[in-house]
Amino acid sequence: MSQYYSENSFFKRVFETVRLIPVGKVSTYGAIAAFIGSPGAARMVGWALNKSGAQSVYVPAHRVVNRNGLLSGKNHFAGERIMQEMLENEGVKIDNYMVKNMKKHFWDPNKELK
DNA sequence: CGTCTGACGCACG
DNA sequence: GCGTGCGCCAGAC
Repeated sequence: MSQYYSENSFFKRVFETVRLIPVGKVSTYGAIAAFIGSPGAARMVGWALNKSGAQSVYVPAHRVVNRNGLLSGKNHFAGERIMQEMLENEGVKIDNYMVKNMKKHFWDPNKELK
């Protein structure tokens, strides 16, 4: 997995992993934390995404949801509905801020990347 | 260096 | 199945 990182800081790794999430797919905070070598640091992933907007590169933070498929980060976008709308525009069905078919849309870096 | 802070996750009741 | 409590750990101060 180190081949995917240009830098080793925790934040950078979060950003770079999130950028690998394909359009129409979503991942979870826990899965990303585990992938970058800090299982249990799911909260840090969310915190890192808070600063994702300040990054020079685009970070699709809207494709990261919690393990239930809930758009727990919606309040951190310009508007509460922005996150849901962006996902729906990418083909992800959302119902009341919840990804409808997580099994179908879930993208696990631990399995997809090697 | 001690504390506080979370866009989380899990264990429990 | 839902609410509550707590451990998690990198970074800001």
